Amino acid sequence: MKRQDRRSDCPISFALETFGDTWSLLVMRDLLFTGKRTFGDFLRSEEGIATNVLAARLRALEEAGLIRAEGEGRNLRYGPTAKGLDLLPILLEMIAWSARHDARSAAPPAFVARISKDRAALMSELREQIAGAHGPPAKRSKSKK
Amino acid sequence: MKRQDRRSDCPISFALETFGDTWSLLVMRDLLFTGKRTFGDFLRSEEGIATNVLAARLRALEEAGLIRAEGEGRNLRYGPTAKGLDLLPILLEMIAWSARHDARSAAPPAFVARISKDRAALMSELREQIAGAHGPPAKRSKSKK
DNA sequence: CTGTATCCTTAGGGATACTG
DNA sequence: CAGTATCCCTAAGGATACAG
Repeated sequence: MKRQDRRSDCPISFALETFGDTWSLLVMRDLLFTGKRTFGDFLRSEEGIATNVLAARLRALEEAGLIRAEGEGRNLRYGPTAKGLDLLPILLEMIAWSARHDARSAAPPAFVARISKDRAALMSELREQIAGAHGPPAKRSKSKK
Repeated sequence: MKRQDRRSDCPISFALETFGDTWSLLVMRDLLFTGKRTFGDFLRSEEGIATNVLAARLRALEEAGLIRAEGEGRNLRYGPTAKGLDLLPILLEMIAWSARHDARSAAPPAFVARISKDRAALMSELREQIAGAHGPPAKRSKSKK
């Protein structure tokens, strides 16, 4: 979609056109919840994305202004922009929804509870945690996926 | 996806597999925000969905337990189930995100403001409004898309 | 009006080999 | 490790004609 052939000015439609594909939100999840920062990190995610697909996705996310690359060569690291960070509420609601409607959901109940009952504090904790994700690759922290 | 070849137990992934395609959330939007209830209503939406695609989507949404069909023949009407109604918070956050990051967003500012500042009341208003959507087809109410 | 039935096209995605 | 480069393939989506 070439940015000018939008289907409509509907905000839902815009959101879908920006990150409504198979992989974007999974990469953002890795970025926002699991502290993953490198190409290899994303590649090793449970769902198994192909290298070319991942590369394409990272490029698209960067063009959309959701992520930013820093460093170069083997030191390249990806991080969320403010715009990408703003996806947090959407992702949280998706987690809450799945926790409620999917028996197999892997979301920690305590975490899920906080989404509705302790929203503000949870959000700032997460933002802090994300900002501090600068250790060596594959840092797991006590993230929840 | 045949319900058993899930990519993972990640809640984000589950959500995407359930309604992460091009059309599902747009149909749910019509259902939850604009009071549309009939095949023709959805068909006339701004984005222009094809009849076969719409039919397939409605079937999938029904299988996923997000919508329910009532009546028969020309009197057929679709409505959200509780599970579908629960998508409301996700859609609201998507609206808020687009309002913030898309200059062309058509979301009414007053509505957007309420998403963060008057969430509870907004939600129950919407739920009421949705429950009451039983007039003749193409009822527009004072919805926002 | 509410869909089915076809046909066709294409973007998105998978597998794999390879490179600096 | 961080990607490119290919090749291939299929599910998803468009267009349109038709049916109860």
